[in-house]
Amino acid sequence: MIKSLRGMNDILEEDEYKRFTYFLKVASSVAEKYGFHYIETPLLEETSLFKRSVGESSDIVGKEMYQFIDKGENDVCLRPEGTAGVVRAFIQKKLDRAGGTHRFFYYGPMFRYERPQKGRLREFHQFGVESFGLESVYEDAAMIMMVADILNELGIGYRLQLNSLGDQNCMPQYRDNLVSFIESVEDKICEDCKRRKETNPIRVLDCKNEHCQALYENAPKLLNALCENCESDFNKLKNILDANNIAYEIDTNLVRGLDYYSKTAFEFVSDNIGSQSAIAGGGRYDRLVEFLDGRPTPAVGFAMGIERLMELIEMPQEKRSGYYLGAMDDEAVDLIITTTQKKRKSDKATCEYRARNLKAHLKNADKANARYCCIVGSNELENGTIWVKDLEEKREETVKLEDF
RNA sequence: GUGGGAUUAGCUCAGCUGGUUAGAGCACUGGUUUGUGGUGCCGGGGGUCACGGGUUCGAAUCCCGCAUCCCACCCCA
Repeated sequence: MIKSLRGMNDILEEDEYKRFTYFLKVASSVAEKYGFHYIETPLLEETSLFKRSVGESSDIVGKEMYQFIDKGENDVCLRPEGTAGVVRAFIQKKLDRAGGTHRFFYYGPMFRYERPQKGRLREFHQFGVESFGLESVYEDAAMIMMVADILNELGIGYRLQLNSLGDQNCMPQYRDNLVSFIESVEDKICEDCKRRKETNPIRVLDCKNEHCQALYENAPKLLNALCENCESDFNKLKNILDANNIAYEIDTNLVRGLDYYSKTAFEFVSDNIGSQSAIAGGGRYDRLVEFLDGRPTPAVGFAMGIERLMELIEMPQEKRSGYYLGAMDDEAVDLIITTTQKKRKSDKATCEYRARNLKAHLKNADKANARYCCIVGSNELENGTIWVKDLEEKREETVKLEDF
């Protein structure tokens, strides 16, 4: 038997596809309310796109990409995340030169060659939005409120963690200070932290090792090192969230794993899905457009992991809907087929191809979750009528076929 | 990539220290004296016990390997 590849799942069970499509419906409609419109970009992109955006020091690019040389000798890879492709499209269409505000949302599969576990797949689905052209921190707040709206509508509880990563005025200096600090305690920290010092020094701050944590208590704090602009925007953001009743926790150790983030960084986490607890994450990336050869354009966005959210969604109660048609005599089957076909012009309608007794039809209609069970037996066939039972209200009537 | 656990019917699982044709519940399917479902009763189909080796008179059961899933690390959505 041929099986799907490791960490790549089918979404076909009733419980799964209903949650999946329901999520997309809710998330898309919220995004549209915020003025975003749909964008679709290719799953396959030039590898250098991700090297230059996500960053070569990140694990995503460093060891998790599905990368290969295609038949035209191009170095390509399956997208590991969604932002880079949208930014590429934005620049390619010269929207950076057009000016103004551009807001997009997308959803689709992402690929990372990781060891699968709960909430972590090799092919997984993200829903994300990207906003270009606004440096106002109000847009950052709108992003966060949009995620909150989606999660609230889906009945998903969350904690919001917030941080500011600074910009090119304050971050590099902070990073230098932090590296100096780490070097001062380097002989006492764990091997992972030594490695992090080289690749992504800020990551040492959320090391799980208690011994390291004790040492880092005296480490310089990023939030204390913000420049004036970053600090005032961060304060403004907190005020907006307060005013809109969005609860948050400041997490000075929150670091986004993708290199392109600056200033606002946020993560929505759930305590109910195991160790892969991040259900949405995002932030500002004001430098990314110019890193990818576009005109400097401020931007902010987020992405949500659909599989991680699926089991948390509170599905609305399903109501009976549509028609089930059945015949009790072989002679009536043809009539049932054409009647069903007519009904389908305006309603959901299914039918049974075999003549069955009434009890069997009612069972089938119930199983199909139909609202109406409609039967033609010998009596009805003779009189040109159809028997209709409302399974919800438990009412039944016999109507003329032309009035059905 | 590193450690630990699991893998028996479509699903959830039972199967004691190795011993005849491998079980249950749910699901599916058929019937149930006159045309009434979700909630009665009786029947039926469905498993090379993940896969490959080994030990043994005999393996779902013990040993080795491998794959996948799960948990943790790591990383992130």
